[in-house]
Amino acid sequence: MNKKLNEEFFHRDVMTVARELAGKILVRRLDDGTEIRERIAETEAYGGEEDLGCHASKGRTKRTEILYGESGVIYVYLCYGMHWMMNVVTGEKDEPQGVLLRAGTEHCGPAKLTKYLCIDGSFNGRKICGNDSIWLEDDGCRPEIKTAPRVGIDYAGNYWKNVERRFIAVFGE
DNA sequence: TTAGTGATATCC
DNA sequence: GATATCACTAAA
Repeated sequence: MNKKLNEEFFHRDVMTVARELAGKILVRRLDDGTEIRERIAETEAYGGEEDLGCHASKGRTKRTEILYGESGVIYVYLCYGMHWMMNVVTGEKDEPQGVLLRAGTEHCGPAKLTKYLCIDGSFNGRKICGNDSIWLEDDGCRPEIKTAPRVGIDYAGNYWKNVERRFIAVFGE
């Protein structure tokens, strides 16, 4: 029996949540009742106003307000006019922390994941641990977790560009 | 390598 | 009001 992740899971440090989220199962129930399941293969941790790679590094704005809010809330962001990025807010209130869901095992790439799961801007601000049409499950799988530098943030400077805040789930044989 | 795309932030 | 930027993908 799979265990649905509750708010306590997300109410921890962003690095811990990002690491443990790799290998979990993202479940999406569509309006017609079909359920789509995708195991998370990669995550990235963004957090702290000192993190130049984090959207909240430039201060609190209307867009980043969600990152400062309650843990367990979904932060969806439209990039390059056509790609939805999905994050889950973690940590304490008033701390801008979020985990980017970077890839699933079947659909590598953050925008492919959201496209496959039919996630768009209407999910921004919704809870991922409530009785909504999207949630996360733990099926007891404990893959090996590897770390690597984050990608796509060249603008953040050498330090933040190279810091290892990316987590990759490796499934052994 | 380059085009495509639109919300957001930051400047007038 | 205008412009610059961006946690990407697909096609070449």
